[in-house]
Amino acid sequence: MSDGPSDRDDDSYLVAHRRDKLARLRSAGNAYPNGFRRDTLAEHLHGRFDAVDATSLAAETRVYRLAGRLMAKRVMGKAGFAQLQDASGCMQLFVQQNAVGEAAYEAFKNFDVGDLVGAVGTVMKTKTGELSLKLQRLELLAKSLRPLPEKWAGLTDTETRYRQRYLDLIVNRQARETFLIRAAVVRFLRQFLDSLGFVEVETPMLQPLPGGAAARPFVTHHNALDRDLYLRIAPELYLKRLVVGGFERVYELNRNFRNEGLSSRHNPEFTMLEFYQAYADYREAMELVETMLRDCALAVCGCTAVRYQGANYELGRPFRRLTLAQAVAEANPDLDPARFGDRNHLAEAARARGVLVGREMGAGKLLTEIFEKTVEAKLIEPTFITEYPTEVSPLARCNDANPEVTDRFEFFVAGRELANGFSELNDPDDQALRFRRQAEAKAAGDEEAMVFDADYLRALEYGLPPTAGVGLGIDRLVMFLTDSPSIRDVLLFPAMRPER
RNA sequence: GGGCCGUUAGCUCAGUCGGUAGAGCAUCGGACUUUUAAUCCGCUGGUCGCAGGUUCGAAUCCUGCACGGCCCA
Repeated sequence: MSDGPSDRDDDSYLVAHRRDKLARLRSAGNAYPNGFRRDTLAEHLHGRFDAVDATSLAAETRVYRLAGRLMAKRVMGKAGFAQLQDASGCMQLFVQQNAVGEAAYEAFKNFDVGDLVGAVGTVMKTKTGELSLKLQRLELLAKSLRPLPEKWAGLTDTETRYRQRYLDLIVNRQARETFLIRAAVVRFLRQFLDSLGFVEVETPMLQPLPGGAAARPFVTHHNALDRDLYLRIAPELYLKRLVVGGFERVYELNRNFRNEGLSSRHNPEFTMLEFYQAYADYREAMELVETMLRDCALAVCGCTAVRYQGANYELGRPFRRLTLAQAVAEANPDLDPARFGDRNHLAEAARARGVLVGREMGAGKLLTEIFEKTVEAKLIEPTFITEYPTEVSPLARCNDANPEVTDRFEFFVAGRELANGFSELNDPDDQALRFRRQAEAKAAGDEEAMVFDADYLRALEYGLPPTAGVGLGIDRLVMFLTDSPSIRDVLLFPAMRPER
């Protein structure tokens, strides 16, 4: 950690007390032993014995070994209770002086909440019926020098939760569950695509040309080659090269980097799933996304009904579909849909809605701006928006009936874009034309415009099969499935400004 | 980038009109062999985010900055 607090700058009296204890441990032997082995987990014991009555438990003579963090300590003279937390859950420990011995009991009294301990004993039930481990032995495995947040109020300060995620994970069950669900989502998506014959690949994160999306890249430098490289903003162009190469179903699930601001929906590095399927179009891709999201919710949450920030969502029904133009017309009744190709009309409407209209913006770009301004946040129910203007879709295939729009969709839920997909543009001459238009936009000042990628064109010239592709934002999907209001809640270590 | 809100003990939070810095939990000492927010008794613990300014006097008012949150771009 480069931006952490300076060395030992905040030793309080609380830390000092614990350091004294550590010093005594050191003089008595190895203060950080690594010899203790557990043979079970808290949840295993609960699963096995919670339903067993106290008298039957009293006959259980098997000795179990647990290890974990001490989360509570209640000492009453010559006996005490403690709470041990391991990766699976919690188990109460019952410590009696005459069972563990006087020396071990004294040591126990000196343990602090937060210490890592090993506990050996038999199962029992207390008089209130709580399953506990009646200890024969208790040993310290690692001393905790800093006090944990208070047991009742816990840790709520968002800044500390993000900067010291380990603390958040120790004390906030919700945080732990969020990241377990995240892992389950990723696991599900891989299984889902694998089962359909998709091949997972890894393509460059350091790219000579940043391509595949409209975004500003991070720039870095390769010393040996003495050239700048770009952290990828998307893997798209590489994945389509692989489709050219015969990987007809291919996906990558990994990090992208975009040099943009931080917000509750944006982190400079974020995780994207991109998958490509040859001999399919965007409509089939939509079907696949529908199935994928429904099955994902089912696998991860157990049902297709999702509660997010106080509202209910149903992923079990087919998602609403409408074109971008329809959506704009619906949300802007004062606009004339018949004039959606009229740049002047749209420029005026865009300006009236606070859009900074640039000279290089055509009708398609302006319509999209108006869409983003007036529609996106209102797309609450799961919705596919289709027919994005060709002008804003330089990698998507034109619609056969109307070349002004592309065979493209974006998926929205809870007012947020979760996925983007289209029938891939596989006509190399059309792609060359689109790249040139992007280069013109870049020259005119659009910093997010794409760069001309000659090698990608060369690949297209060998022949890209008709293909559909989709990008799915994993962080936003996990936000949705874990009822998390901020992207920072689903990133273990979100980007933060340096501390102090 | 702009607006609003926040930053006080390890944690969660009070702090009135500008007049010696408070609580709960945790810590520390003592009692206690079925507690579970254990209980009881006693004691600790502070660079009030940072830097200036106003004032006899600033946690409090003003300015700037840092970090965080929400909203907007």
